[in-house]
Amino acid sequence: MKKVSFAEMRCSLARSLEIIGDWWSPLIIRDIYLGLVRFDDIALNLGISRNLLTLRLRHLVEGGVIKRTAYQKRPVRFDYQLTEAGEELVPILLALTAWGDHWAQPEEGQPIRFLHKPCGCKLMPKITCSACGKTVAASDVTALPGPGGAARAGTMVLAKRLAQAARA
Amino acid sequence: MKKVSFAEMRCSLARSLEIIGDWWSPLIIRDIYLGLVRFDDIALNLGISRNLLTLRLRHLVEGGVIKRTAYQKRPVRFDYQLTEAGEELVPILLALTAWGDHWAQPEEGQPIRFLHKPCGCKLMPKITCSACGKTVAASDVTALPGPGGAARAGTMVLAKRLAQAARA
DNA sequence: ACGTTATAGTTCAATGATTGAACCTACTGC
DNA sequence: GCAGTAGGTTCAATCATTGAACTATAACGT
Repeated sequence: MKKVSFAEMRCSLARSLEIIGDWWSPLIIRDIYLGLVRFDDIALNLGISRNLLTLRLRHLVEGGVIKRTAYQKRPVRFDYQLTEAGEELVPILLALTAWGDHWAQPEEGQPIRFLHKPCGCKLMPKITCSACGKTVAASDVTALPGPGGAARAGTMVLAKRLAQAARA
Repeated sequence: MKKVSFAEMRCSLARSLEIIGDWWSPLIIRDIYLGLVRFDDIALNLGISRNLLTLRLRHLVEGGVIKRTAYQKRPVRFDYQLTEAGEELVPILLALTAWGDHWAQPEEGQPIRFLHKPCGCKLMPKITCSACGKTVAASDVTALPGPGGAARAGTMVLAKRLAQAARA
């Protein structure tokens, strides 16, 4: 998959990336979410190498994001579905898609429009704080050292800096 | 950077990933956001190869996510800061971090806690619809073919399926 | 004047991941 | 009994990533 693993990092972002952080995984998850649940469909839609798709699907299954189930016997055929963890990833991918619409839009316009069924509007995802309900901006957030922050790769320098800043 | 480029795909998610979709970029962006703005600090904190860090920083600058500025002359020294596009990416990374906290938590506990300053609470980011304000779940969203959806890699099979579904 | 330290990189060989194409296996439908 | 479908494997060639050593510029201490 890669040479360096993020799994050992004491960092939740790194651990998320360990599961879905490679080039193809987010697109695979999106495809499955949108109903492209079969091997050949995904391979054709994305143009990904079939052996790599095998590896990625297996990794996502191990990561608990998707599950592989037989949709028929004789001959046995499998498809892929999102798990609960995978479904909770979807809004994040939608937010990233919206970011791409805004900052890296293709000239031809968006290829897919997303509708929010409860209100019937074009979906414009915002990230909000579940406590106060306000939109979260980068400048509204402060980072503090947490219980697991220590001198390991991933947050080595960072943990020290945050501790310094917290004292000051 | 990789063998296949996502830049040509008519897909906003793929275009986002083209900019920030490789292994290290999200962590680099987080580090810069948290105040680790200098080359050596980032290299040490993440344990990334220095030549690769050079490539990634350059790519992120070209993608408009960060900017490189001289913070002193004699000797000329540079640091990195988020652009507006980069800052809008931060809440998405925080949401991904929260996902990791929930679904892939390290045993030691979180290394970093995030506080939402306006309300003073531990930040629990949610993705909401900006039209109705409700939390967005995967099942609340429908995908429809958009103006730019056509037979190119990335949405080939998908565009066809969505068009079929829309007719039905 | 001299060596040490700091910062932001570059260069290079070795190793590992990704690609694309061809192949495999079990079964169906004609 | 032969083409077609589905979900993969296998393999060589190519490309990306790693890790370590090196460079350049300048301040600082003695």
